[in-house]
Amino acid sequence: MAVDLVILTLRSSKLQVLLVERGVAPYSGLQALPGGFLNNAAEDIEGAAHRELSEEAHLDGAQLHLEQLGTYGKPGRDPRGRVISVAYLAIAPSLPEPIAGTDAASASWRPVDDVLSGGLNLAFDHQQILADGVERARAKLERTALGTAFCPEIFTISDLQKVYEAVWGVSLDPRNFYRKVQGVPGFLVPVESTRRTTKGRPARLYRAGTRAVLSPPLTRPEHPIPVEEER
Amino acid sequence: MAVDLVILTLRSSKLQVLLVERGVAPYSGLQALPGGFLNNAAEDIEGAAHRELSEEAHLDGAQLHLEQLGTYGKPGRDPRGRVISVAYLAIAPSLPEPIAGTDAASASWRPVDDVLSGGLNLAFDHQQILADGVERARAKLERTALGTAFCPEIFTISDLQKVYEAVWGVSLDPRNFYRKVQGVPGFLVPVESTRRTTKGRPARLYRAGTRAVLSPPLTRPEHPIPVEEER
DNA sequence: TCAAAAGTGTTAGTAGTACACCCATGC
DNA sequence: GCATGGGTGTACTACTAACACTTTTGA
Repeated sequence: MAVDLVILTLRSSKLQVLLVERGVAPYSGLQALPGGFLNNAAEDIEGAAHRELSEEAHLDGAQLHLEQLGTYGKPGRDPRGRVISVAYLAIAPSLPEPIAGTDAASASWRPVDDVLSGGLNLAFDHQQILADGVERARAKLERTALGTAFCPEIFTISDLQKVYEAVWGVSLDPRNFYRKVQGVPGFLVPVESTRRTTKGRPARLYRAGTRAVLSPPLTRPEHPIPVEEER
Repeated sequence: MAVDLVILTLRSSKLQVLLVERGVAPYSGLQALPGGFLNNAAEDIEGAAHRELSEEAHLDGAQLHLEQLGTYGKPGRDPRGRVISVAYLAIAPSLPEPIAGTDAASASWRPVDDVLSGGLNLAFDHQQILADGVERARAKLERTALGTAFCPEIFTISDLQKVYEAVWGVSLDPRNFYRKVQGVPGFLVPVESTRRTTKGRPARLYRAGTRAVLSPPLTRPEHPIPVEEER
């Protein structure tokens, strides 16, 4: 039994994922998702995910979003033998500095687009796990407040808009986005009498509200869906 | 390692789940989700789900919807020791006869509402797994063609409407529902020059189309209207 | 003929989009 | 002042909900 982590964040307005370079066989030298085996037969699976998050990424799970993504257990996915891996999706707020820690030398943020477009091969079935994680994040942005997990505690509406644009890979009208998110009660909580130094007019600041499910949902612009012809 | 199955179907216009009575400790005599341990270290997890589906419910997975729901591995969830269970959600079309098979004596369909409202205690954490499965089904009806998995190969639009009403627990306007589903290209494929004996005017028949993702989605009413008592 | 269910037309209210415009700041 | 991003108003369009109405069958 193992756990693997898809840790997503926003850096330079791009959706990025944390990868580590494998130092041992199999797939030594290849990039992989952070993860590892359960410590012992009694370790809680989600506890193991938190432990790996801390060990490999030096992220404490306090205010970090962490959810189970799925379980990958096809025989043959690990050449060492039967390994069943429970994958978790973690969302981290933008952090100023790159991850520094024990495995720091081998850990790096990579733009998700670069990885998924095939420019970088991942070990095991990690490419698939990453794709599933990104799709989960895309879908959950529509109906839940997951977007705020990408933001620091205090943020502006345009910060949040950058999250949506990066994850969905679209560009949105800032004025309509502004009203849309404000129109969801409990999504954003204004932080009174505060602002931030920027270029133009200062923006109001917000904290994430308690509302977990967004209604009405924020719909992503419709991407072309090929209608398969009936056979 | 084990697999558990949430098998949902529509019977008497109600959403029902297949339960089995446990014959052995722990929780002997209680109702539980069908499931069991992996046969050996090399058995594929989804393969094991198919095997249990066949053994315990006598449903062949040919045209049956089956998807992974999640993995439940909290220490202590099984008094026998550490058991990690991968739960699957299966959707079965309405079957005329109750399940008949090796465990037939102990297997029965139960209305989901009765089980979730607490009238019936399930073994292990199966109540939670069932709740997660139902919520997954509810959500997927909005954006995917999952509803057709509840229907036989050939069905009418009002058959499909009954699925939505039962799963969501609402009542829908048949005329608007009719146009809504017809307006999704690739969702339904008309079966030409066929009809069915009923009470009123015969209905056109349809097969499920190849379109897996519905756009626009069918949105469930935000404030559920209590279903009027029928029959 | 009537009852029942299928299917169509129409309309009012509402949500989403596009975009013109004003506001508050740094330089 | 001007540039830049924040925030507001508004018209237009598309979708939805509600419901009157017509069609096609069995009895």
